[in-house]
Amino acid sequence: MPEKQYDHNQIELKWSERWANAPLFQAEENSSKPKFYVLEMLPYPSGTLHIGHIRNYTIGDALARYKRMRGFNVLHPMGWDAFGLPAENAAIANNRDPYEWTRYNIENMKRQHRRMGFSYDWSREVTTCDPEYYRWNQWFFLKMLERGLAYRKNALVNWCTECGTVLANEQVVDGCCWRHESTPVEQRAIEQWFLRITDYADELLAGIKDLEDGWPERVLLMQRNWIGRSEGAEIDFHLEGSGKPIRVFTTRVDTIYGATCVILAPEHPLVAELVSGEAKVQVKQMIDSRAAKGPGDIEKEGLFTGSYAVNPFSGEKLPVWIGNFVLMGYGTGAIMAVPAHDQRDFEFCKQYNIAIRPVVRPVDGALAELVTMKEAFGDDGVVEHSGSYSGLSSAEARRVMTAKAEAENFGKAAVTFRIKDWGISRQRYWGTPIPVIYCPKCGMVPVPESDLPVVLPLKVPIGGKGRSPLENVPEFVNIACPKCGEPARRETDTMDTFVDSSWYFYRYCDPHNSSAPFDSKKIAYWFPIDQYIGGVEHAILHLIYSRFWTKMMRDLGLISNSEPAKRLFTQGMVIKDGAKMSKSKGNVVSADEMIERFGADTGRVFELFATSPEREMDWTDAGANGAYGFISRVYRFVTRNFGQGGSEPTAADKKALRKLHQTLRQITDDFEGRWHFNTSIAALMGLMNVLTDLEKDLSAPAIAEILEKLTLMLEPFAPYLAEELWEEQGREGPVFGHAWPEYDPELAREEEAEVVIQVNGKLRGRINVAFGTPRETLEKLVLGDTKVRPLLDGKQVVKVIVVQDKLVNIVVK
RNA sequence: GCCCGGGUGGCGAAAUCGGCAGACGCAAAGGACUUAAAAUCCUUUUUCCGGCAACGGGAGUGUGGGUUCAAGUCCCACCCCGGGCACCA
Repeated sequence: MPEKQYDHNQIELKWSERWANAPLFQAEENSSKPKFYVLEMLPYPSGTLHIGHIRNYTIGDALARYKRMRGFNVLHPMGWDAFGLPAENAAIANNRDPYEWTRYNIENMKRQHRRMGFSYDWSREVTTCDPEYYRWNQWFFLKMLERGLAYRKNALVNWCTECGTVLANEQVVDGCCWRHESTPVEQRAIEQWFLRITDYADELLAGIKDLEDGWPERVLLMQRNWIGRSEGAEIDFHLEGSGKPIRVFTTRVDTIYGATCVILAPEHPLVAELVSGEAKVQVKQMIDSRAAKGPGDIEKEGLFTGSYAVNPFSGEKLPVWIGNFVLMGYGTGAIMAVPAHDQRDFEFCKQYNIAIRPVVRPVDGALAELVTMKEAFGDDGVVEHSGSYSGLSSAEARRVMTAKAEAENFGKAAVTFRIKDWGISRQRYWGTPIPVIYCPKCGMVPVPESDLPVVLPLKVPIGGKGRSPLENVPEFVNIACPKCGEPARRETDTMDTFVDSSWYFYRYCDPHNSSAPFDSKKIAYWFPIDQYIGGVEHAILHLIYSRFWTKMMRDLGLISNSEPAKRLFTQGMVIKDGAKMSKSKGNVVSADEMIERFGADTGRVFELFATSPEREMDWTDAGANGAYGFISRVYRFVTRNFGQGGSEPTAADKKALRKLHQTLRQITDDFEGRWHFNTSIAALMGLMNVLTDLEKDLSAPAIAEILEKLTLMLEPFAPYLAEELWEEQGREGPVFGHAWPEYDPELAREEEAEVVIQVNGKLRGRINVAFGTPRETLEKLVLGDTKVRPLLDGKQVVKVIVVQDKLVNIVVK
């Protein structure tokens, strides 16, 4: 056949039209095949896909296609994280309805997904702003409300003035909003809905162990730190006079004889009782200045209350201070300061001339000398100057002292977590309405299950900040109380959109169920997700909420798995010409632009080839050109060689088939192992180099085998090209319906082993020998080699190291 | 400050178990084809020294040390870059 020129648009448009409305890639419902659930994080429908999204989906799609060819029943779905602020902001900026805006974006992005050739089962598409989806958010909320897992309280919350709404702790980055990196988060006291994720803190932490094989270590580490479990004790210091207890949390009871003051957080409830007049103003200033500065660069500031509290162990009177570095939100909001053994306390006490008293010495050293002390000694050691506890190890002292506090009822062992309950109220429009009603008579009343969904009204005027736009929709707000029938008001806050994404992947298993979020039997078949793929930026937001939601649903009896995903892969970011892509820099490469210039196949191949999937990838047009060159070389090679060659086997056949099977082995190993698809593509390029050298001398049967297997190998990476070449060869399609070819280890093996000769570790030559040549023979061969002998002249051979089939190293003196 | 990653040609990178450093690609230079250009194909391309040349020799994976017959790979110390956490008691 004559060689054809590669035209990406012609080929790709032809196949996308043929595929357009065909029910392809649908997961089977009752299959005898083993299942495989591969999932990429669903996108926010911002309007257009760019090459960063495409990397994520390309990795997942390669895997999905490979697994199908390997005989798995593959579930590979896609959906839309369609609630959220940008829709609302676009509504304000462009006077467009959030619903219309979102719908339009989804249609456009779906078109781009299809054009990229991603093999999704579109019959399972999930859109989170669809009432048939978010009604189940509301349903879960009611279940949690019943069980006390959802509750309302007035709390200090993170407020972003730019978003005009509350943020969860997870959404605060460096003291600023995660969306508005230069907008400091304010603290405001507001009535809020919370989900009791802290009930699961211990389990979320313990469950990390089961994820160690399949999740990246750093994600698990970030989650561990975020949960922040610490074991210690709570101890009461009683105020002199009133006798009121000040409860402190400490991980180091063993240092309690070294405590020299008690410090309260400025927001601590006792502060109001202990200070008055001028001092009250100072405390207020302390709170405000901390809020204004944000974390990191705060100088320690303190104020003596004039009161004293009694150390329950030593009986000593300690001054009670207020300190800006003590956090109301952690532990009990009060600490005992042990300056000799805690660096923060050390700094504070130095600053205010409070006593410093070392009571723990290193196991093999002496107690610190006050005069030379430059910093606190924070390690465990041996306790001294501590009454009857002196001489005990820190660990032993903690145990005994905690027991005493418990026995005498002035304290107890305690565990504190850094993670807080998940605040889900948002004073915004474009989200799931929280299904509760406030009745003047009955108080807070949950919306009855039968009244779900509480539908978010459309065509709502948006604008103004600080109150939910729903407040301005009387037909939404005003409602009869479901209990007493009297006029009542609906909750106007909506849910954090991380609620939507906490369980969407369950809905994919049963997307059209109208009587339940899903059928448990279907979940039992598909779950856990075999491979989840997404960006590392979700390590503690989405991925911790999802784990919580899974455990909550398990406890509702809906599912039996405790973790959502067996394996997680976090792909690296895509940058452009060495810089992060951003709208302001104008260097965002859209999918459409990329497809027009290079085609979907080239885009996919280049994104995989440039580097390994977990690393940051730099998109350059020059690099994409290289991938384009490869795709066209393959196309031309196949079209000009199809049907060529004589009937007799040739020497070239052997070489070409060996390379073919070596390539197949490489790619199979990459899929089964490290996912280093950059080496898969490199191997395919290497194969093409060998084939173009040998093509004139190949026989017809060899060409047929090569073209067939080459096409099958291309399928996960360049599906359009593979399909086109399959058709060119007159084979029955589609390619993705065929089995992945097995490599033949015999054919893949090199004929001879090349053995490297070293003298004192330096490369001096190489010889070819039969595989498995005995060590003794090798040694003799090498020592007799004409190149080697002169190098040994006048030297003494000390040792000869032989690594069979690989290397001989002669050590001489 | 603490905890993770990472540092290899002009560039993106490879080297999976301690055994030939730089596969594969980009860019560059030279050549073929062409009236010319594009496209395509061929050759060279870590660096220094010697040679007209095939070739030979030395150095080389952030820096310094160590283990080993052998180190990009293992150990110790340090430097730089990226990310996470950061008054969490």
